[in-house]
Amino acid sequence: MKKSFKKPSIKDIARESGVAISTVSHVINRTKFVSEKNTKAVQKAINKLGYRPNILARGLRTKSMRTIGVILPDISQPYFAQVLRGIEAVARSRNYTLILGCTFYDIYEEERQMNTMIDQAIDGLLFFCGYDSYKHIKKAHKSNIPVVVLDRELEDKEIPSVLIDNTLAMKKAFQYLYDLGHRKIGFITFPFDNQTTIRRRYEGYCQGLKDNGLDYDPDIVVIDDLLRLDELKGTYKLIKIKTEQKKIATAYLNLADFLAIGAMHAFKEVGYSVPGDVSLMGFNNEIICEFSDPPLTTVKQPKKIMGATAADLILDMVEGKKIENKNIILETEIIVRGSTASPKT
Amino acid sequence: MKKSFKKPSIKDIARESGVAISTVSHVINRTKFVSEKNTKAVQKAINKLGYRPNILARGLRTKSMRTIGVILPDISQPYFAQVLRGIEAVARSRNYTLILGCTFYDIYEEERQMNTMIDQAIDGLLFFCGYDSYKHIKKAHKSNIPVVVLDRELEDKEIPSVLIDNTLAMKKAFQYLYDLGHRKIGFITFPFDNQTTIRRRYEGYCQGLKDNGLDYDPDIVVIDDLLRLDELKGTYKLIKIKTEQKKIATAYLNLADFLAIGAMHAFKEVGYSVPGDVSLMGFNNEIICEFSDPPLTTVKQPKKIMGATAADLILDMVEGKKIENKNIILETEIIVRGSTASPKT
DNA sequence: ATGAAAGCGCTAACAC
DNA sequence: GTGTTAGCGCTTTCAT
Repeated sequence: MKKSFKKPSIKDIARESGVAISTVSHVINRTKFVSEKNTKAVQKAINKLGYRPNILARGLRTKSMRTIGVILPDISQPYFAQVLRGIEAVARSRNYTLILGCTFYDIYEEERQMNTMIDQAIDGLLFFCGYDSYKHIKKAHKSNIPVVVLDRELEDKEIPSVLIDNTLAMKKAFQYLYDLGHRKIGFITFPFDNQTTIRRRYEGYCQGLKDNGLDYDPDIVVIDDLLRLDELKGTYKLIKIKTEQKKIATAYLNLADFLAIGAMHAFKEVGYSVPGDVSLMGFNNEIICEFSDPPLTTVKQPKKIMGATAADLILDMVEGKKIENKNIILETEIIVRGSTASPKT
Repeated sequence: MKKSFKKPSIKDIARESGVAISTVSHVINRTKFVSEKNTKAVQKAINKLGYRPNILARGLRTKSMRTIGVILPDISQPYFAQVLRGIEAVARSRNYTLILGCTFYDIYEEERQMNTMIDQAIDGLLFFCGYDSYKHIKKAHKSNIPVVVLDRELEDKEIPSVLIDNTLAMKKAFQYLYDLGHRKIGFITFPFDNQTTIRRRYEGYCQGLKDNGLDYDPDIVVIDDLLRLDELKGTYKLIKIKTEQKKIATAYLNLADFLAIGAMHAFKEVGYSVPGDVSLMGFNNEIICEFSDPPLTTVKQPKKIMGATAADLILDMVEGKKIENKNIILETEIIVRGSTASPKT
């Protein structure tokens, strides 16, 4: 016969060790001094019965479950997975549990998930919103739960955020190509409807042109929605067209690594060598950069650090620590691999 | 002056709508019939005050938080991220929340996380253990919380699991190369200490040899711990040695895609063409397969489906549904890309 | 230093 | 069909 085993409660420990419930609680939480004798008795009882505090009951009283929520568009995208890893490491080391929700760029889902998480009594929320509209973030921000926004630039500087300076990063990438000797530098990107991130990188490209006294040449700038549908095949297709038209730069900056590698495939197929005939540079330093041939020169975002920084920030907020800087900008870095070289003379 | 806003409780709704607390509860949970008049009044009050039930209090009573826990080695590995995406989609659609923990193949962490999650009152646990030792899984299984193990083969068939048949999958891959005309087929792998998954794939390779009357040739089997350290560079280094020694097969199966692409780089660098001189085949169908040059032929694991299947299984268990098959084997599929061809004659 | 007891917000058994 | 109330396991105030 199976005996249905009931988990011991604080009451059981109190009885077993012959002290009051509140004394047990104080031993567990070190919240008041308890005589050595009683402390020992309590600890013994805890071990004997295998007691573990009921977090729900505690949460009901204290209003804190020691959990933080993470909302992001799609965990299967390596970028988010990497950032999440940084978040997870910090959360775990600081003894918080992680709740995860994906939204697939659906603004309705974003709001729904946010509410679900607030219902779950999370202590803080880390938010990658799909787009720039952030009414619901404001809402969370105003409810008493701390929010940190990742990788999104919001006008309201009162809302804490962690991100990189996309404009500067792309400008530096431009300069890198320029210094290599390139004077016809193109750009491949999605259209930038409502994601500031994308627009900022484009602006970086434009500033790069300006800083070096170059003119904007629409022939070597590819802005197409096709790319969003299928980064690899889309780029492939568009570059093929460009090569047929002979409207080709000596080097291309790309909104993201995937686009750069799509372009690489296309160029190679039509007989251009990379980086011999054309240099290609990505953005993000995804895993794939090491696996293309040639490996891709790119701009590295500190993904894990971004996650860790955001997690530390939100937990500091949760724990009421003094925050000096609530809008953190992280440094990027150019990772040189084999896909860039000086142009042929 | 800021007024600290207290969230309304069920009590407030009862007062506002002029009914009893239990009536409100029944309206919310549809757990008993309530007259239309009162139902309306309650709903109105709920909307007016913006009431949301306190899940902790509910969980304290019902012992269910409608959450499932996922424990896996490392979310930054695309494989796990993809499976997790499948899990997330199902959990969300069935209205469960996800709690995530990473263990980095640390068995102590696995146990700690498991306990943390049980403390969080999860309803079910999805577990990718790092290695085969599964004492703690047994423990969870025996405590009353349902557990499903992913991608790991356990002796105890009482423990529910979702995985692929690694032996069969690799055997089919072997056959694919054999049917292409290859007779010298090599294998590149980590050592298989305590991960059944790895051993099974190796066994598939061996069975492939046997089925086709070929002898095992140690010269073309690479088993090295170096590969575990750095899949890309490790493979690269080892393949270079093999090519210097001229101990080369016409085709290689690989434990994983990363190894195959490392080999691809090495072969190309020493002047072998892929697939002209040597065919290469990976395992897993990671994102990188599309980005190598040539793109990598591989064995596809249905990663998202695996996650979704496991999530459905555990939720069926949680909800007390009848389970017909608690050990689910998923189908694999060979994805042919450019890295394999018939051998030169 | 320790204990008794209130109460967090909810569900569910029971009484009407 | 509705209301009253005990109690889930804990923290915390207030006595002692």
